Amino acid sequence: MRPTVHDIAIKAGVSLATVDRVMNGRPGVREKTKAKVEEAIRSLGYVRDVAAANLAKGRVYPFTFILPLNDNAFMAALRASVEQAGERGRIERTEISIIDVPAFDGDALAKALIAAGEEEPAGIALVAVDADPVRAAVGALKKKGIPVVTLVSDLEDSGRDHYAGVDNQAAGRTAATLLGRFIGPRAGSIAILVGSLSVRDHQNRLSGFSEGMALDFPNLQLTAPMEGRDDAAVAERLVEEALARDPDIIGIYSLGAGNRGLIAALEKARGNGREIVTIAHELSEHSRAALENGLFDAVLNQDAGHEVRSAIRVLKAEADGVPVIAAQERIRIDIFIKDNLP
Amino acid sequence: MRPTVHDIAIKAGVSLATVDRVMNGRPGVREKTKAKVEEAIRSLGYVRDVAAANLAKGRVYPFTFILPLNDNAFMAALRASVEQAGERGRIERTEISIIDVPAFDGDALAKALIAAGEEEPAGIALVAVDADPVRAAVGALKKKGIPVVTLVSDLEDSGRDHYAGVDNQAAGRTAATLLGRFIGPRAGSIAILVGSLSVRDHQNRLSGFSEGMALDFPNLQLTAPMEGRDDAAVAERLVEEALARDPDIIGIYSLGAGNRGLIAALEKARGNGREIVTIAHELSEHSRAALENGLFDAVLNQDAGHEVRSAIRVLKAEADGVPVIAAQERIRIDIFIKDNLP
DNA sequence: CTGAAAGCGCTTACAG
DNA sequence: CTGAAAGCGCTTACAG
Repeated sequence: MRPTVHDIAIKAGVSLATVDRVMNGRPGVREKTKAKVEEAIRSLGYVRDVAAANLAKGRVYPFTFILPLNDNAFMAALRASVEQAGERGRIERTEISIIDVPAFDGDALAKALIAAGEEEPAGIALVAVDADPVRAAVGALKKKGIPVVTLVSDLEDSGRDHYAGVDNQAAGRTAATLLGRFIGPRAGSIAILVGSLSVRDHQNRLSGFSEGMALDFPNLQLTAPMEGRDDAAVAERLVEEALARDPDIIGIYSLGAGNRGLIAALEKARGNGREIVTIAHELSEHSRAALENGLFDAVLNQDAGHEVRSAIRVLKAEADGVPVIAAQERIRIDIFIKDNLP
Repeated sequence: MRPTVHDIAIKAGVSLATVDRVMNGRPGVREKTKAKVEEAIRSLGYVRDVAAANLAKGRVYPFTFILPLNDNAFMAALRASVEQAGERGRIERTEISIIDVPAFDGDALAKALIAAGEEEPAGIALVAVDADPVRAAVGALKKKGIPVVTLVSDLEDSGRDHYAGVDNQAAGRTAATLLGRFIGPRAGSIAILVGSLSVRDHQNRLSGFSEGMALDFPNLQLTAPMEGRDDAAVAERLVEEALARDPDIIGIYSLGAGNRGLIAALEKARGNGREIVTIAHELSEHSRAALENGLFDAVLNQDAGHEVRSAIRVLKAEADGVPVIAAQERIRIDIFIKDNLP
């Protein structure tokens, strides 16, 4: 059998309590005693049973997730993942509460952050809006010693401990390469549909996309980005107008949400005999159907479940003061085409 | 606080032992008592703490992984994942041993399976070779009541409990779509490099690819598949010869291992001013470099770590006689291009 | 600075 | 058919 705290205590000639003190770096142990225990741990090749430790601790981690009240499939999936994590909380000793805020509203988010901090949770996760009041609120939380993780959309220079989301610059470049190669040698214009340029993730996707297109596909002209507010109705109208206005459009990159509206516009275009190479974000019931019927050519995706679980792991590590293995927390940019749908 | 077994015992007016019997479906409980306990569980919204249960059980699951002695990066990664899982074993109460067998050798694999079964492990995972002796050996294991999971490569009609790997037919179709669209309207030939047609995963990729190409890209002709035995030297020679023989080759699909050899051949071709659109499998140091320098256009990947962890979860579930949530165990086909490398 | 004892939520012989 | 008690590997007051 594997060595336990008992074995170490015996080998080192001390009590369980002392073993525990050394293992957890708690003060009040003579150097000499500490050395004995550490030697016993090493020589026995001891590895602590985290599950048993958690059980004994009985500690629970109250975490607060602040999520935008955004009516789109991705945010719904994200919310569902958080709720699911809450249900698993018993095992992982987490207690997760969700606070809703209006989407793309920096002031409301900042207020919610301050309020959440009052409760002194063990950690806070937020989908950031790129605004100074938010930065200030995060700074205040950090000053109180509360771990903060940004989720999906990051917030630079805010002092947040970690960002649980994809590299959106890279996502934009990925979209550029796929769109450019799928279109091939033809010349034409590309329409760009964003959600809002007030969030970092959309800004970054746009910049990565523009960069990639300029570099590799001089045959394709980018048109000015349209802001769809991640709203299906707005998106539909904007895309329809753009297609009507500009007959040169042969490709669309939709980097935000509101896929339903985009799909409706593409269907109408197809009805008029016009096929547009299209790349969108986030796999959902709708985007999956669009891939299957050829309205979308590729969908870039971030796994909401992974992001939420990563955020929780990091918050827990921060709360425990143990280091985070960054490489392990990297979130991948999934590419889906009609053939590799999960 | 959340309800525990104690709360249930009190509410139902029984002892802990009886609660445990009902919860775990063990015999020897009067129907009436059982009903009382179940009612208490329901009304209290009880969810068992699996970690505590495992701790109390003290049960360990001895699992055997049978892996091919194959000198390629993917198999190395798979092996590393299994070893890593073994190290985490303390927490998850698993004890994993690895048995090596020669690659692509059905008889050796069958023998290893029989031998592994003698040890009466709690479960066995194998990278299957499509051969009747293997099928028979798996059948014998199942007769002994040992859970069996195929890993990476499946074995139909063998009675295995589960397959932890990607849908390779879909992977082949994915490769076809990407290759065809990247090449565009040009006409030409496509070379196919397989590892061995004695393994199901390679068979399936080939069939999915052929199907996809035939359907969507009549401008592209497939040449006869070359068997590289997942060996870099063999692969290099085969590809070089094919390129020399057939000047019409404008694309390559490499569906097995041996990427180093393929890369060497492509480099030589590039030296001769010949650029070949190439899709390969499995992300490694080499394939990553090839994506970055444009020798590869896309790499399809299966996450070895996911597969191993899934296999273990399933084996454990089978050993415990609890159901597996199939959807949760689906392994994704990752698509990597130069821009979304992790 | 150190230790004896109780307890986290479960399971398992053992006894009846 | 049912229960009292000990124990899994750890942590935590409390006492000294």
